[in-house]
Amino acid sequence: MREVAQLAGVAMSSVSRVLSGHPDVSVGMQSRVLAAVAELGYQPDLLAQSLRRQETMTIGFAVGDISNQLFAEIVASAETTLRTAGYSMLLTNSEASAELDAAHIRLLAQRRVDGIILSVGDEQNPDTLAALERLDVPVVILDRDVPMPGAVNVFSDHRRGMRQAVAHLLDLGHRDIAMINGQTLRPARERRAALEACYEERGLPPTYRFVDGTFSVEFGARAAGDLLSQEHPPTAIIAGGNQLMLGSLKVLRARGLRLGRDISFVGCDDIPVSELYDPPIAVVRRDTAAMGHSAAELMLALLAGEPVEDVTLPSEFVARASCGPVAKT
Amino acid sequence: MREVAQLAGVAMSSVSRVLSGHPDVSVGMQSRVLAAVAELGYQPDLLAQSLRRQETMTIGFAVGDISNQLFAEIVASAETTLRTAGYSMLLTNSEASAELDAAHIRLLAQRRVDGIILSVGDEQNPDTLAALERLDVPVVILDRDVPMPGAVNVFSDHRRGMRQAVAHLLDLGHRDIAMINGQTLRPARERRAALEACYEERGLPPTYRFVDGTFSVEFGARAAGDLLSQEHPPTAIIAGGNQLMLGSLKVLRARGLRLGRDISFVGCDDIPVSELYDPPIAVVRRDTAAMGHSAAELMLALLAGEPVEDVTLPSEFVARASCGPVAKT
DNA sequence: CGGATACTGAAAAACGATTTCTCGACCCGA
DNA sequence: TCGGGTCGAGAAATCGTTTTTCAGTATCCG
Repeated sequence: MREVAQLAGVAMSSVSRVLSGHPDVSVGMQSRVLAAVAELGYQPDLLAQSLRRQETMTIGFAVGDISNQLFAEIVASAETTLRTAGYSMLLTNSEASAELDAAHIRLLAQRRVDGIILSVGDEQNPDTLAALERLDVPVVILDRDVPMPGAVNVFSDHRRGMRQAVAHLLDLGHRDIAMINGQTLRPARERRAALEACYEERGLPPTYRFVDGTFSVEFGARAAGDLLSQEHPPTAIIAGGNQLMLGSLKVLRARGLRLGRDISFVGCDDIPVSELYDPPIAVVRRDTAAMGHSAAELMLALLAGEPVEDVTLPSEFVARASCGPVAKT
Repeated sequence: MREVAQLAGVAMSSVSRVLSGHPDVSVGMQSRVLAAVAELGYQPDLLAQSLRRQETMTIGFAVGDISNQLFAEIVASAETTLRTAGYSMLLTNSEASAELDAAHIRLLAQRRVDGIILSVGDEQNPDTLAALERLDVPVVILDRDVPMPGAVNVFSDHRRGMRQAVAHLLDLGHRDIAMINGQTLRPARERRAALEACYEERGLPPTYRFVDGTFSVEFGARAAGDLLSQEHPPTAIIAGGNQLMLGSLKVLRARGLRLGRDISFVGCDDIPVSELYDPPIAVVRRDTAAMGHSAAELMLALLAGEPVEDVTLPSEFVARASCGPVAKT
């Protein structure tokens, strides 16, 4: 910057004024400075700028597993929105470990990010909560019930889509429905609640079952295997999450079961395989781009000091041939 | 930091020494400082640290499309390796735009990242090359032929896997093989070269064809559609990339073609759908985790000033039922 | 011509750390 | 007891910018 000032024959303060759009600059000086900047290819050091301005123009994004299609799409969409507004994104991947969640929140704070968007792997972890508590920057939480006062939430309305899904199965005559879920997180709770509500509304006895474990392909496979090996396997399986869906499908396929005929199946998240599977798989779909975009928009609003409210985005059931009438025994 | 120094009754420089492991610290002072740090919950400002130390402990990762499964896995793996070494990752998503590529490189430079890992969408774009030229930090390039002197590369050996694939198809009697590719980038060139080499080695006339466009689901669908609508459609299609594969599959499926019987098909990248499709899809597979890990390791070595060489990771053909003997006409 | 207005320069004080320099205290051997 | 070496810690400079303050010049207006 000193060189620029020298070349343009002005004071450093003037260079700063020109570059940061201060009103008191004459066109003459402006052009001289800009010419010098262009000639030297000068680019202000964002680090020094951040230190002085006390804002980094950086948003931390702490995600559970970026290699999960769902998160990848959310991140992509959020990054676009943030970048358009001049922010960069610092990404941390916790590999579904609660300890890393907390460590990452602290790390992001230490890096003085202007805000944090996160999706934790454990809603109650005291360490994570403590780390969040100490934060003095805006926080947007993705689809989790984290007891944190200041945070703003982007929820998915899992219930709506899941109720449609269960209603569809009930209409097809299914009564013995099994739902596979991962950790006890908001999405899982919502899905369970939707299933229970559907039975109750119709005055049906609770002849469903739940299998809970982790949101992983492996557990999806194991859970599906266990269900099928029971004396009375369910007539329909709902996999709560795309990883669980992938795992379940492997097993269903290995056993030679034809979906929609031998057993009905509903997945979550409309990933490529859902549409391309034979038969196509009915899923509860949500708009990942909207989730990322909303999270970013909320963050920007918080940073601008605007009043904001939690956002709830819809989900919808996409009926496909993987659901069929219950097989007559 | 001043408060810590005050509470501990020492100078700020002593606090710094304790915290950054300087040898000249007495145990008495150390314990007093640490006690003060703990009491105040003090965490050094990484921003100020970066400014002074002239290193940010941050690596920029400029990727084409993070929502592409391939990149998502690479990023996840690289992030883990970098984080373990104490680095954070600044992620930019160029949405396959060459202009954004260049802008992002400049942005990362301005943020004073310690190094950049990137996968550009255009190997020759002069703006991008100019931006790279000006960089004075280590650069690791993912599977691209970018004419940049100092950069270190992580290549995929697409040829090996593709030659196996083509050999497999030729063995099955296919002669009219069509290959769909995206932009002219290293992976596409390698795949083409492998195909040509296979024919030539066997002394076969070049009865293959290439269709080039963009690496997108849409183009994959369009290209496959065009091929099938021709008077003499190919007896086998190779899709060069997972997005192209997804697009092609949609069309093949819509036309009711049974893979491995009516037409043979080879995809790229072993994404979930390949294994779960009916029939399972033969693919040229590569180890995404290894790619991300290698890129990160190379970066760390460069940062440590160690001598490094380009890395080439293998690919392999996974034969599956989507390839069958050529249909007798 | 007086005074308001607009611009610019120079200098200094941040921002929050690290690092160099310097100096005092202490120990040891002669 | 003194010189030299080591150890430990404070003071001050530094990283690259922004911001503030103040002063000063030039221009403009009536």
